[in-house]
Amino acid sequence: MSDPHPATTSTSWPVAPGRPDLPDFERDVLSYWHEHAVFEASVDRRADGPVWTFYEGPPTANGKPGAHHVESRVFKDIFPRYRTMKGYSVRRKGGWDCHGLPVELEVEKELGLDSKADIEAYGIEAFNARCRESVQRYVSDWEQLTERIGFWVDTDDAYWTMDPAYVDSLWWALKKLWERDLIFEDFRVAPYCARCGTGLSDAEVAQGYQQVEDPSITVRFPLTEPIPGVTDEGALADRDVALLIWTTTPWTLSNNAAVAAGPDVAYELVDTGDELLVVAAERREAVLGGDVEVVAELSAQQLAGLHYAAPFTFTEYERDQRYVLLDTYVTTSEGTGLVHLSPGFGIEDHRIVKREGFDAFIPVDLQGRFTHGPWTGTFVKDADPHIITWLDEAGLLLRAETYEHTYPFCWRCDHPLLYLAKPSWYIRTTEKRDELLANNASIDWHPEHIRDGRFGNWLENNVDWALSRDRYWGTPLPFWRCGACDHIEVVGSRAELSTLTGEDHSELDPHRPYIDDVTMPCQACGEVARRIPDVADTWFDSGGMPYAQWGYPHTGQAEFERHYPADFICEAIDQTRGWFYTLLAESTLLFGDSSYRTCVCLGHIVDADGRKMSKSTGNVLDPWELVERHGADAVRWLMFAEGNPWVSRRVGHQPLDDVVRQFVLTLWNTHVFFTTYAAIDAFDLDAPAPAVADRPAIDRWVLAELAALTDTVDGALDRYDVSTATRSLERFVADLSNWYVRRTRRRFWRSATEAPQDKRAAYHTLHTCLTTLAQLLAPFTPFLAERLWQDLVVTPRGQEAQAAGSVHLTDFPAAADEWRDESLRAAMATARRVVELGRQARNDAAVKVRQPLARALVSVPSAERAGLAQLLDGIADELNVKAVELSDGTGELVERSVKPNFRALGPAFQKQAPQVAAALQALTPGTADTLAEQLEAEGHAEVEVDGQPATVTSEMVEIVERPRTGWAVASDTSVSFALDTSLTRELEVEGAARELIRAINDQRKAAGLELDDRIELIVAVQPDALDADLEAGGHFDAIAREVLASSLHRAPVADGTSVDLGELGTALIAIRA
RNA sequence: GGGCCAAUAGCUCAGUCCGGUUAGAGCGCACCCCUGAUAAGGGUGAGGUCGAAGGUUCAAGUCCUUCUUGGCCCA
Repeated sequence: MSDPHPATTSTSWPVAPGRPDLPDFERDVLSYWHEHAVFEASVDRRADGPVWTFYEGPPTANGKPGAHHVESRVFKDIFPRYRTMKGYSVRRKGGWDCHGLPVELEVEKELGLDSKADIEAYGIEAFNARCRESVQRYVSDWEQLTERIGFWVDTDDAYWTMDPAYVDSLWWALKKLWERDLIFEDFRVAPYCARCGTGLSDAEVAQGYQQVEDPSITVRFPLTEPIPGVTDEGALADRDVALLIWTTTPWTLSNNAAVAAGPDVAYELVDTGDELLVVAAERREAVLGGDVEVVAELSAQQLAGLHYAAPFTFTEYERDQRYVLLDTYVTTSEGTGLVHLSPGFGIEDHRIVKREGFDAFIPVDLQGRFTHGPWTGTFVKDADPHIITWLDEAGLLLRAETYEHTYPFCWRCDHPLLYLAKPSWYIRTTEKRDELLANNASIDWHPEHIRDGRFGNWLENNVDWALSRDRYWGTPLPFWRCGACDHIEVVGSRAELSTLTGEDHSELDPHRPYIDDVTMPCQACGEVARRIPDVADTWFDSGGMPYAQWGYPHTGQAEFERHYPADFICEAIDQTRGWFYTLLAESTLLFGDSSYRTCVCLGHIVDADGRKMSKSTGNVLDPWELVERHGADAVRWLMFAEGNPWVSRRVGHQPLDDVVRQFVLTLWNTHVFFTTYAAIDAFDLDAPAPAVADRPAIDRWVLAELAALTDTVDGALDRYDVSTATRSLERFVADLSNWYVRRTRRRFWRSATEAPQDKRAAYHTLHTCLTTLAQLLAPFTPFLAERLWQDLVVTPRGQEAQAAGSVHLTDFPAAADEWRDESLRAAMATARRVVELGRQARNDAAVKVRQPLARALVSVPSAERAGLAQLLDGIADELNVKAVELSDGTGELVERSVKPNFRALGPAFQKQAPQVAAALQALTPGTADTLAEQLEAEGHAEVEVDGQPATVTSEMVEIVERPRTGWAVASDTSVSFALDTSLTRELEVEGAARELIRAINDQRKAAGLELDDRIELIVAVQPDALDADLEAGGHFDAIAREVLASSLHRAPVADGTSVDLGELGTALIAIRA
């Protein structure tokens, strides 16, 4: 990497800038990767490793990538990077979803087309050419962002679903399914977008539900014959009777074919005073109110077969229909309990009508416009108000209201969908439902509940896959139908097409319109067979990528076998009904198993306030802006660290600033600290490192933490658990900076001759931490990790010295056994707690940390004493106390009490446990002391509970000590810190010296001096007594050493800065470079 | 109407699988301290009926039941 900040003080250690321009150095890293082909090298060096397969769920290249695409792409990146570092061979084949309505719509917009007629007038050939161009144009946007965010995927090797070879594969699959009788054509009612002119699959419909208000009308259907035994005689004989029908789609009344009643529903004949109406008993009140008289109770069977007058008769049915029939699908949860049946416009309607063998008359064309009646040419939903008026004028309308419910809209063009019967092609997935469920059970879902919850339920309710689309830019269905005998020939490749037609089509662009012109002689009768015009649901394309990306089986058989199934896929959670389903469906039907083993589902991206990002809210974030302002690593880290992958993530500038400040810069500053001193000292990386066991406790501690971190991150990534990994990394980086460096900086600062071995230990320890961190972070923040590795390994060692040229060419780190030390980790945790209490005690006593104090006393549970002993010096230093003593628990200075340990006490005493605990806590100090001694000596002791003796063991209680010194004390449940705050003249003078050092260093800093610049120091201290005491205590020498003063003059100075030394006096200081 | 998920400090989230007695972190706020790596760091404080109610248990944020609210998905 070209280093924009060349080293000035050392030839081998680069100087890292204190205020880095993160996006800028990321761009440097990108050029380095590019120049040295690091991505390719990372894959190549694992060529012989075990295969670990990732499938790229192809993004649809119909628009620019957004923030949510960055999310899925970084998750797709982290696990392959991790596996590669773990030694696996991970091929990163990219992919682009090229076909489909989204692309067509984009082009329609560009060209100002608004219907299929417009497209056909424009010409399918030209239209599809524009679709192809549009895809290529957007793919280039995608490629740029993909590279910038560090997603290592091979876009040169990407599969394109529009490639002829890809289409060939899909044809093979369709032929296989046809041969297995899993594809069929049927006349079914299906959701249909009249604007797009095509049916939609269940998965597509699911994406477009909206809350809307629709008309809700109740209509009279007058009976044309009396109800036997009720209105054919007696008082009611001359009255007109009407059935009451309720619908939210008035336009469907246009082809009413029958009325359904529920066989078990109770009906009533009701007299409103004006007329007789039939309605379900349960619905009477809701529909007609209380002001009516029930004149007869009717069973559904009594109604069955009665004929009525339908409101519209655009056609006369030849068969006998328009009468009441029975079906169990009728409920009384809403409406009137009498359901009007509209063949061709409702799924249930169609089923019943088909069962009865009725004629289906469909007065609507494929644009959703009436072809019959007064509203001919009007879109059916637009005709609703006119129909309602007409019904009213005809005296058929009982009531017209509105009804709020969810109604499906086209997920792409936002037009309301119609349910319409038309011939379509289906894949018989319902026949393989049990296999789908079984294969689903084998998938490792993240989160787990997807398997039995969302996805499992979806599979349970599986319906046949609506495969065909009446569109243009898609994989043409390779079905040729004979004009004479209707024989269907399914073609498995262009090669096969050549054979069947006797013409060479091996180089044919398999898209429309070219493929539409290819005819063949019927294999059954020899007449001309033509391709059906439909194209495939584009989800079939993406679901076929496991085989089609290789052109399997026509080409790429070895690659397919090597890379099937995927070990890992990852997409947003909405793909449960999209790609996750189509992948599973195709692999189940074709190969009998699931094409993926692990699936990570991602939540959606929301703005910083938790709102969905949408153009109308104006809160859409441009991913480029995020990356160029905060850096790709910050964006990546936010994605990984903010909650669990599957919960929605809040993204915005504020959270990204937080990531940079808290995580990136904290680590960066530690790195700057290391390289700065390494440069000053010309630290030699190859100088022998002291054995870990010989290093100071603080070094052994941080290495023990590093070992634990390494284990945690490795294990978490292995389980696809990024949030555990990021949490522990954040914690370690904070500990490294705020505790390790804080506690050890003097070891770097003091002169090299003073304690060379100790200094080397510090350098090696920090170097190990930073380089290991770089490796652990490589899958998460590949840029930062690379920069650290370059600065800490590649640049100092030089490329020639066998340093891996990139952190991404190293093995994922493993903790060295010699680093591990659990008891030291525990002891340090206690020590840090002690320090907290010490600060608290100082705070409470209002004694500044800069003021040295003579002594303090620490009490910890006896089990922790030994571990803490080695850390007392550090505690003393941190708290600026001359001597910190560890209470041995036996002296006069402590008072003991016992704290019950419920984890042991509970099981032993069960219901009595609370009483035992209370008895223990109530012990007087003297008794507690005796008990403690007894426990320590014998391991058990007796305590009186409700007059009865109870035996407690040392596991059941914790002995807590508190100092009784009269000093400033701070305690928590088990640790106490007592601070002797009495001051001597000596201590005060030393405090003044520290005050002076700080003030002088402030001056150095203000003067912009380098860390190792020498100065002349001029000091004048008042009164003379203080000056004399400072001199006598040797403090002036210490000050000079500390602030790198090559000379110190004690003289008044005119332009000096005044330093307030409190009651002791004042000083005037000045420095000269 | 059904399914799934969630509800913990002003905000964002850990902790819940595997129950253990002062419930944590970050951000924000107030006061104080520390600082020659740091855009930092530390201490204290305000701020929690761990959504509600029942239950199981010696012991419930954690397990069970019901409910409420919100989100996503289905119908």
